[in-house]
Amino acid sequence: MTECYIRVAEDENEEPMEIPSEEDGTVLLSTVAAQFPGACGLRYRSPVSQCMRGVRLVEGVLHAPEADWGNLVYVVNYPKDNKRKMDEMDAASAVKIKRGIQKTSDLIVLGLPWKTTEQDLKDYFGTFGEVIMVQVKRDAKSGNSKGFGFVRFTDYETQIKVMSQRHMIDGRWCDCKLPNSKYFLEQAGPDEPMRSRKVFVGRCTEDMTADELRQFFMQYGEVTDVFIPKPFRAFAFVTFADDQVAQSLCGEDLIIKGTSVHISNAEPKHNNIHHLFSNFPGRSPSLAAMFERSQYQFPSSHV
DNA sequence: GTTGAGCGTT
Repeated sequence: MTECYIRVAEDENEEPMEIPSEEDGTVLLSTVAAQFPGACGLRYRSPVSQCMRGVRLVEGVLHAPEADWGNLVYVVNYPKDNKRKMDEMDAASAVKIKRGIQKTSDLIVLGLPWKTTEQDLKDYFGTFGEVIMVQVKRDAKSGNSKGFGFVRFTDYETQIKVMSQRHMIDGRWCDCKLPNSKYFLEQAGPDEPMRSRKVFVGRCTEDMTADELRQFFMQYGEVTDVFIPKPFRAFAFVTFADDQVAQSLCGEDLIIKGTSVHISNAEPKHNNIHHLFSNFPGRSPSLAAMFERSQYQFPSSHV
């Protein structure tokens, strides 16, 4: 497939605008958003079913529904459709709902034999349910396993099952637990006071560009800034137009280019941690200590 | 080329 123009409109009855595809026939969401600011996807009316159909979107790249885009008019999707419903509830309820869906998170796998590979993990954990990510942590220099890794499942039920038992992997008993990073802030409670529009993206890889991060996070809402520290420090900051979008992502593990990144609250720039937490009586003082500890791990003067 | 509680960079 070669470069072409596809017809896109705000509404089925509006006059369409032609926007260019890439050389491989895909269309970048950013190209759509350049003409339709805030767009988060495309849909079209299927000539067969007469129903509206969504266009496949993978990490900021829109894929033609058939061999090519054809002569159809594609209609722009906006996150506002969801936001209207979101407006009726506060961030606290949003968090509850998010938890109600029971999203999966990465699990740390402790006690792996030195010889165990990612393929071994995939084979083993695949017997419990669909696996979407496995990692064996290795010494960068020697390539030797550090004896632990991570796994992520599609279904929360699978995650629960896996966490509830010990695992015999290549001749050793291993444990699967929620990693410690999960205990930072996102477990503080449903009334999380931080309502920043900016999120901290941990565990970034060096090959992730600001543009790619923007492409990726656009699916959740309008992105107003992406900051990547130089030299490479394995994290980034992403700022959204809407704080509710930012907050809804906090605590999640998202997979970008096959790598699991961790989203958490961005810390205020000129932080006075104890002042921040003092506004919320009843909260454990240890929370500020945890906050400081994480800050020590990721020293940052940004925000 | 070793090891065995932990906590995720290339």
